[in-house]
Amino acid sequence: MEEPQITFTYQQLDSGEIGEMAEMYIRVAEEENEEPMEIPSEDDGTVLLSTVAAQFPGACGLRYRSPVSQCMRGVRLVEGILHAPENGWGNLVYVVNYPKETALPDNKRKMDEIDASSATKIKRGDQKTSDLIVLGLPWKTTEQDLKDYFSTFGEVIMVQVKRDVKTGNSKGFGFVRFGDWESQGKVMSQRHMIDGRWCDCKLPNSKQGPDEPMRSRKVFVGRCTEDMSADELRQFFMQYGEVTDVFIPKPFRAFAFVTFADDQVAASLCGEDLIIKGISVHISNAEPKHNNTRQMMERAGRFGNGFGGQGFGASRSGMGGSSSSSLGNFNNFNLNPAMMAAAQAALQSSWGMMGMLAQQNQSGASGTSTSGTSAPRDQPQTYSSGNSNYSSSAALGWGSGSNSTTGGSGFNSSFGSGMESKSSGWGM
DNA sequence: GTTGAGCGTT
Repeated sequence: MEEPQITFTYQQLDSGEIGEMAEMYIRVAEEENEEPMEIPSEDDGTVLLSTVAAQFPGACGLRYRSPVSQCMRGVRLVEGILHAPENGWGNLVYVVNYPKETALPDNKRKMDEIDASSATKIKRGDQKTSDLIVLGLPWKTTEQDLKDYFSTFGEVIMVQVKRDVKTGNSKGFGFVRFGDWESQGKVMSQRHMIDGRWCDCKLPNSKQGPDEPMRSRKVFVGRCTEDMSADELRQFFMQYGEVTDVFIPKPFRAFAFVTFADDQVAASLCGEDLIIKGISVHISNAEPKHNNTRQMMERAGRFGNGFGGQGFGASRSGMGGSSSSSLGNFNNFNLNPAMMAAAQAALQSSWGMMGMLAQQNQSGASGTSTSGTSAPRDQPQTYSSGNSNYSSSAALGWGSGSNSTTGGSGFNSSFGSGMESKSSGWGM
């Protein structure tokens, strides 16, 4: 990590000189007086915002103090590319811009100041580390490999590779836990090349708080073209705020999902038509993925239903906690146990309440599986970079616990295997 | 061609 003291002087570009701009480094720091880090430029003399963000996660731009005016000036940023000031980058120190204070994970700088000035470091609840799921591991990767790899980010206090109990074969994912929150944040903010495959580290679903649909950090990007890479989308959307995830379905389907660190950024873009690479894309809010219990209930509630005439999801946060049993809420809806069992089965299936309601009214809707084609794992992976979701919210809706419903009610017998989805849970 | 993979026998 420690570079020797650099005596090298920065290549100043003669005006008029074209081409042949060798790679050079610009100096970047989080604060004006902090020790700068050298960041490489591109061959054409520009600097990619993503290069900056790789060292300063969450960065959305650069500024510098003009030697002439003594004022801070912004660096021109166009579609993720930072352009040198008129006279080249020189050897000024460029200061990182962040979307805004609140978009920083946990108000990073403020915490640092507090930490520095207080003798006792109080660990805030949201600074505790948690296990991260590591997705996309090569079959051959061992726990030792994981530990070796992740130790470069910080103290690793746990690694696991999940294996088939019978065969001992890796399932292609694992878990890692860091000793400190900073390492965890860094690891979640980027992708990882592990034994030759790109892997993503995310908060596992079990740790993911339910996200209020109205406050989703994820947007749907419609009318994408095939040549828009995940990287380019990330570069582009970075200008609005920290991007924590980009998802492009494969095969190509002309849409993508972009997740921001800040739900307000996501909200502000909804409804917009943005121009990316000359193409107008349409931003709208991301529909929740199927199989979040609460989300399903909300949808079922919106849809209207025959249970007591009240709609399940009448209140956004109301289905959570207070009742003694997780099923207690249903007492309000005149449900008999069989119906409750059926409801639970429905909530586990990708058809959810809707499916159940359909079943209720007409006996035999054919159960086309909604689960997509599972891509063979040796295809090139879809790009989906690390996500950092620090949202903390408490109550899971009812039903996250008991999920076995194999009783013989008229309802649940119709939830066959074809409709089952065991895909992820929380987490837009 | 406008709604997404994969999630932990503790």
